Amino acid sequence: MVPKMSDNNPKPPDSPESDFSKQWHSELYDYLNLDDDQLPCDDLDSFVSGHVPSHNTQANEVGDLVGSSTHQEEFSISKQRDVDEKKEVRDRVAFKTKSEIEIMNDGFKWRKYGKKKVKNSPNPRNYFKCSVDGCSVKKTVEREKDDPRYVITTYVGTHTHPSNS
DNA sequence: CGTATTTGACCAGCGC
DNA sequence: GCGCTGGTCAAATACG
Repeated sequence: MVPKMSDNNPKPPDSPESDFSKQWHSELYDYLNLDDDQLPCDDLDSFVSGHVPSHNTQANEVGDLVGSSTHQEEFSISKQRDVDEKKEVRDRVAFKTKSEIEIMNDGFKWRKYGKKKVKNSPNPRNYFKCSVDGCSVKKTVEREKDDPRYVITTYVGTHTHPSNS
């Protein structure tokens, strides 16, 4: 179908940090709020959001940050090294959710394109792409190594369409 | 029959 | 320069 949320939304494809980006984050935040009340998953134990330039530390950051959290919270991970900053070109948003299932209905349609066992965790990491044409958002889902009951979902990129798939 | 998922192989980047 | 790890692709398979 043709996703159109507003009749005055230009959403330039070459501006990943456009106004739509903020809306996309707002949708995520709204999703989190709804999740605690409507979504079938048990409950959110924590919420981690931030720009993570590195490609192998976000899991550690999450595990460390949520150690003292009991509800969804937002963290700005900015203690990355200066050598990593130059690689920051995409938005990465990580969620840690207490759920028995990894595939949660977040309003978008995802297509699984890979699975990999990572060294950082004994559990495999699943790779998903947004199946909407023109949207290149990806997400990775993996179980918390220390608490298999928790699922870490990391979104990479910004949706260029409304969540109403 | 069409679409989604699975799984192994391949490629690129980073660290040593 | 080599090895390791993470990420992506593509063919095969399963399911609706």
